[in-house]
Amino acid sequence: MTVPLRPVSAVTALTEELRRRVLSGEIPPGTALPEQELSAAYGVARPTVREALAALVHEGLLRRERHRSAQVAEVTGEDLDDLMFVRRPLEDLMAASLAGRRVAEADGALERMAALPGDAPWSDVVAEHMALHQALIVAVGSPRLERLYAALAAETRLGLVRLRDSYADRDVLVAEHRDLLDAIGAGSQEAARRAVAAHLDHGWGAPPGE
Amino acid sequence: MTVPLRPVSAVTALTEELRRRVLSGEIPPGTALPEQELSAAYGVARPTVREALAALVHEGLLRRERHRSAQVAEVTGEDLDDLMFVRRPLEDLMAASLAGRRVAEADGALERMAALPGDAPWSDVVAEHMALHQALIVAVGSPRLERLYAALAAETRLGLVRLRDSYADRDVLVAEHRDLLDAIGAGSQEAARRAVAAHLDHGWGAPPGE
DNA sequence: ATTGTCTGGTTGTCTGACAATGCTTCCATG
DNA sequence: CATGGAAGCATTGTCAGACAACCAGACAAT
Repeated sequence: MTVPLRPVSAVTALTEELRRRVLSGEIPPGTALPEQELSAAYGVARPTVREALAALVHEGLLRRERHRSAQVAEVTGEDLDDLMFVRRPLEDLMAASLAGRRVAEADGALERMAALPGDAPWSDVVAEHMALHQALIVAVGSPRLERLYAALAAETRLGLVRLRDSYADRDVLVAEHRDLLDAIGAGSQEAARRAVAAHLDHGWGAPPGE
Repeated sequence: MTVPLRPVSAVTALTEELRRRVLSGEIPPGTALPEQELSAAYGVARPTVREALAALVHEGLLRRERHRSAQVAEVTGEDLDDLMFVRRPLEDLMAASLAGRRVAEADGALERMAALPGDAPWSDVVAEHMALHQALIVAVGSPRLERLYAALAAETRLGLVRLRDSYADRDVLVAEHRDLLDAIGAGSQEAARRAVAAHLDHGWGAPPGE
């Protein structure tokens, strides 16, 4: 049952594959991932597995305790609140830095998101959403901002996957981001800040059922 | 020439030891760190070394390219500017969250820093400085803010080590942080913000010679 | 002087193994 | 029957040794 892996290196290949499977929901939160099992399943050595797991733990996608198998992280409401808490200042910084600019890649991602067929899987929507934010962050040109954002991106994405309900249809999501890009493009830090706040507040901070 | 290592695990022990040696300046920037050499020097297996190196690369203390030895990172003026650029919003967030509180651990670190003998090595001053900031961040109680800050801490510290010159004596450093703690304690976000700005601006942003 | 090749050194990955530790299960006992 | 403890099992942490892939610099040929 060995699944062959081509890309750059065995470690990055395995890392990407596991990340994909976790983010797509194929491997649900709480699932244990024993090193031996992965080693056998993907036909790579255990050290390789360990390295890949370490990378994902670093991203916040997995959690690991000594002498226990790595587990897919459970993202609680508390975690989402905390995530929003730290993301806001970073997004504000981004918006302020980009004031007056239009980022072509971000516009492209937004268009692609809007153009997705109505029955497209939610994970596709999430993927374009992440691409949009990623493009904005990269446009700022700060390597460290990129690093910080990357450290939160996976977890954010994991959380967003199970927020599917609060965005009954994705038009809201598209509209929110159009506002954000417009606000940034217009150079209004105030408007951009408001757009960021609206986006981050959506669903997360609200008590269940709201 | 095997140097024995006690702590928790071999990996964390080696990680801490290397971090200490890099931050103390014992291993200067640009130095290559071949895995074999470290393996032999510390009497641990190469996989253990690789894991430790990966952790330090993640912290920004080392840089690594494929098939090249890990190198101690060179921190340029540009890097310091970038570091300040992302640290400011995080510090602001911290100050705002702590408004009106006094953090005992931070006060303690400040006192210890002030009480250091005049001829104490600069690295000791830096250590207390980092402890102070760390205490503040922890007091906020946001796991993710802690994570983000940790991702920048090592690099910050590395940069601070070579800023020794711009702080001819450490009284300035002590005074700046006393202002910061007072401003937070007084609950004035404005004052805290100003204190953060003053601290971060000190030396970093200025062109060489200033 | 430029280009191509070769060689040494280093990393990427594998196999195989053993010790340390945590969890589980089962038995003996109250 | 319930409870406590001990043995056993599963899994990780670490090690040793090995080979292939690959980069860099030196050297030779044009």
